[in-house]
Amino acid sequence: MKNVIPSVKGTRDFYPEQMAFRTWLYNTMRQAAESFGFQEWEAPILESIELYAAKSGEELVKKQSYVFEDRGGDEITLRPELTPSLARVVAQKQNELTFPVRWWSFGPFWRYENPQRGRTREFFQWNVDMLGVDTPEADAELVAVLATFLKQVGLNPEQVLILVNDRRLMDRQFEKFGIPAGQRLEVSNWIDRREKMKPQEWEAYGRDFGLSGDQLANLKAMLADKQLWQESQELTRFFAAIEALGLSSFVRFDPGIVRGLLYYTGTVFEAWDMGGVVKRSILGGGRYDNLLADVGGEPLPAVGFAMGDVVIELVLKDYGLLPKDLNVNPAPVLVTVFDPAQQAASLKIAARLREAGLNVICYPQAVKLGKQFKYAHRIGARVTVVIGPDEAENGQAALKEMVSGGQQLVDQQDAAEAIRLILAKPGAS
RNA sequence: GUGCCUGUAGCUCAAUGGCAGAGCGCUACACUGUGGAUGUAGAUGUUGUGGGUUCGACCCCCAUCAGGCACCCCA
Repeated sequence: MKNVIPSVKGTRDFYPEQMAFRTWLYNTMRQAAESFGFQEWEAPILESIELYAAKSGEELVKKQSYVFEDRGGDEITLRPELTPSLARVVAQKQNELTFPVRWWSFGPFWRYENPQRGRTREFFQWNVDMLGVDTPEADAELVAVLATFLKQVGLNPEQVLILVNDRRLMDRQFEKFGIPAGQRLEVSNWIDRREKMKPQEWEAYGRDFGLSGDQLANLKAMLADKQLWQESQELTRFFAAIEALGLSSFVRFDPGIVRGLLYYTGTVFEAWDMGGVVKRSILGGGRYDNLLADVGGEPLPAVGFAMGDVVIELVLKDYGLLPKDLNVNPAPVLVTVFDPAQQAASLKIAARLREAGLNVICYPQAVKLGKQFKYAHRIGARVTVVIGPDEAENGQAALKEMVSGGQQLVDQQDAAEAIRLILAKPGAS
């Protein structure tokens, strides 16, 4: 492995095995989203930096974004998240689209971070959004898409829970406790960190930026109050919808969920690995009713979430839920080339089989048959075809079923049907 | 951006500062019309990279790159 130019830090190469997993993930996401009538869409990977400047949060824009100057001198960003692009795309055709818009997407994103387990610089993200409604029922539907996906991949509520809160409710609480608007971001960050610090340090940190003893006590009581959602009309309707959708076991109120992104205005939620090793937020989302106006559109309410491929793969791995039957075999049929004299006959039968709808590899070199059979075995071919001098003379082909080792002679014109019968037997695809 | 740990054959890992190894995998042959099993033989490496210390460095020191862990932040 000398002199191989290394890949860019924090990127992953998707060999066919990894690609098969990614495709499986993609198909599972598609299934969940489409079962709720969401449509697939995609945005450019390159965006201008201004798109994020407004609302994405300083950390994300200034420290974690890939920004470079293109040959024309424009500042270009590799997109660190999708929501601002979505806002732009919708704002551009705001008078043409049929609302509520329900869209989903799966593609690559970039953040300049220190790579480690569960975190890379290039990652893939599933985004699901609904724009044009501001009802708690819409919020519940987004959470339902998510819960459907989690169920589909085999996760249960003991393993992964969706924790929900509402910034409007929090703001009313902060108001009640006499916390000024200018301090609320800091208080949110403080709440976000309570699991990561020792209780005394956490309290001291709260006092440091100006929380009074009363405020501290009130906030602590608030964080322990699992019934607080009942004081929120929105959350009351939200949980009624979740109940009606039959998803109560997957969804729970948690006053500690605040989320870092600035653009969230109402409901916020995160899915958490509750039982496993990961013990972290595996995705996040919420309501962002002001974002369209912020990128220059007419005001439009919206709700959505995003899930990264890296963390969900880790969680599935931890719970032994990685799909085991992913098909990475390039083709179920391999046609051997007996010797140079039979080259044309082999290519012909391969073409004929493909015409009949089969996926077929014809070995590209007339090497020893043993080597070709070994190759067939390794790539997982289920049927190997041989046309030697004897078969060629009689217009026949020898079909070997790799699993059983059995072999049969058939007329070349009947080969496709005979192969089809073999492949129809139970076993690996 | 910060701190700590790690880097040896394709993979998993050994090797007190004194000739760089094992298992698995790989290649060939036994098997000149057939894969898996078995046996025999073989090839594997600038010890991540670049410097330094030393008679001598996989081992000690410095730098750098990459991975992991913890911050930060988040998917």
